[in-house]
Amino acid sequence: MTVHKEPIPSFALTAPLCSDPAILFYIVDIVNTASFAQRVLTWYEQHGRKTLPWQQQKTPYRVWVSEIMLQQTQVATVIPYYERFMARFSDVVSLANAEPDEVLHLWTGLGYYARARNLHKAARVIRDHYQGQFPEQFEEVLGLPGIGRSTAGAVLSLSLGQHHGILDGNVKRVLARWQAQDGWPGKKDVENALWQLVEQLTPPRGVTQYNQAMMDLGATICTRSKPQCELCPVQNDCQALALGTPTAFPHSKPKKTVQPAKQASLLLLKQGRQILLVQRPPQGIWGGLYCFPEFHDEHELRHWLKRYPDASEPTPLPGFRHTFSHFHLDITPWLVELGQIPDEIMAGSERLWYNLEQPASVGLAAATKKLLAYPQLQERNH
DNA sequence: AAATCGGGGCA
DNA sequence: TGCCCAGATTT
Repeated sequence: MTVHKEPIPSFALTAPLCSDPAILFYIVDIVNTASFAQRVLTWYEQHGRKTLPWQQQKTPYRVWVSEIMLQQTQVATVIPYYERFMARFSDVVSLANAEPDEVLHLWTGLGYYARARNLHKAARVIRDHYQGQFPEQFEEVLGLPGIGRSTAGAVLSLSLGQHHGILDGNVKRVLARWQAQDGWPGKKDVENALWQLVEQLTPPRGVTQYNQAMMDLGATICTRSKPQCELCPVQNDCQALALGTPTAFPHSKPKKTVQPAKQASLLLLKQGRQILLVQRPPQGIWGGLYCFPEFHDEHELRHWLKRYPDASEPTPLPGFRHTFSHFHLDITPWLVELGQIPDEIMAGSERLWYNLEQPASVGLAAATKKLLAYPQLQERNH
C-alpha cells in the first residue's frame, strides 16, 4: 500500500524536474527518506529523554540490563528496579558470581523471570568465555542467551555508537505506521520488511541518538492508542496518518477463528456438603484439573444418571458462556442431590468428593470455581 | 477481557 | 522455518 501525501513543501513548490510522475514520486521518496533521520534527530535534541539512569555512564553492561528490563516494563516502573540492581551488581562479574536466587529476588515484581535467568546465564558466559569483559562484536553479543538482533543492536549502538538498527516494539509501531505496513509484524515476512526499512532509515552518523529517539518517539508520541500525530516530526509523510487511521497499524494479530460455541452440560452431583469432581485427562483443555462431570447434552446426562435411582430429578441452574482463546463453551449446569454416596462412585482416584468447607488442594478450572460458588450449592441449613 | 512484548524452544 | 509461549500490565 502506498499513499503519497503532499511532498515536502520546498520541493513541491519548485518546477518539476521531470515530466514523468513515477520518477518524480521516486525522487520525492528519496528526499523524504533521506530527511527522515534528520527530522527524528532534530526532534530528539528538543524532546528526547537524556537523563535516564542507564543513559549515564553508558557501558554495554548498564545498557544491556536496562534493555532487558525495558522489554517487559515501562520506564517509570523500571527505574527503581534498575537502581537496586545496579547498586547490588555494579558489573557483569558481580552479577555472574551471584546466586540465581538473589538475581531472581531483585527481579521479583518485574515478571518474565525467564529473562532474569537468561541475564544471569549470559553474565556467566561473559565471565567464563570473555574474561569478564562484555563482548563488543555483534555476533558475539547476539550469541548470548536472551539477546536477539534488536537487543544486540541496541546495546552496541547505545553504549558504543556502533552502527546497528533496532526494531523493538516501539520502533515497530513507528515504522509500521510511517510506512502503512500491511500485515501482522509477528509474521516473518512483515518483520523482514520492517527490518529492511530500519536499514534504509538508520543514519550513518548519530546512531546512538537516532535509535534512542525512535524508541522515545514510540513511547511518547506514536503510542499504541491516542498517538499525538500533531507533535510527530515525521507526520508530513506518515502513510498511516495520510490514510487517516494511524492506530490501524501495526495490524493486530489475526484472531484465531473463534469456533462456534460448543455445548456442555455439567452435573453438580451433591450429597450434603460433598460435591463430585472428576480429574480431566492430562491432555486437552483443563488438563489435570478437577471439573464437574461433563456431557454433551441433557439426554446424555440423564442416561448416565439412570445408574443412580437414589438421585433427585435434575434441576437446571443458570448457565453461562466460558470463552477460550479459540472457542466458546456454553455451559448448562444441572443440580442433582443424592441421598447417599454410592460405593461405585467412591472408587477411582480420578474422582473426588469435594468438601465445600474443607476444600482439597487441587487444581480447579476457572469455570469450576465459578460453579462451586453458586448459591444453590451452598449448604442451606448451615 | 484482550492485546502486548523479544527471544527461546519446539515441531 | 514458523508457531506458540511466558506473565504482568495496560487499555
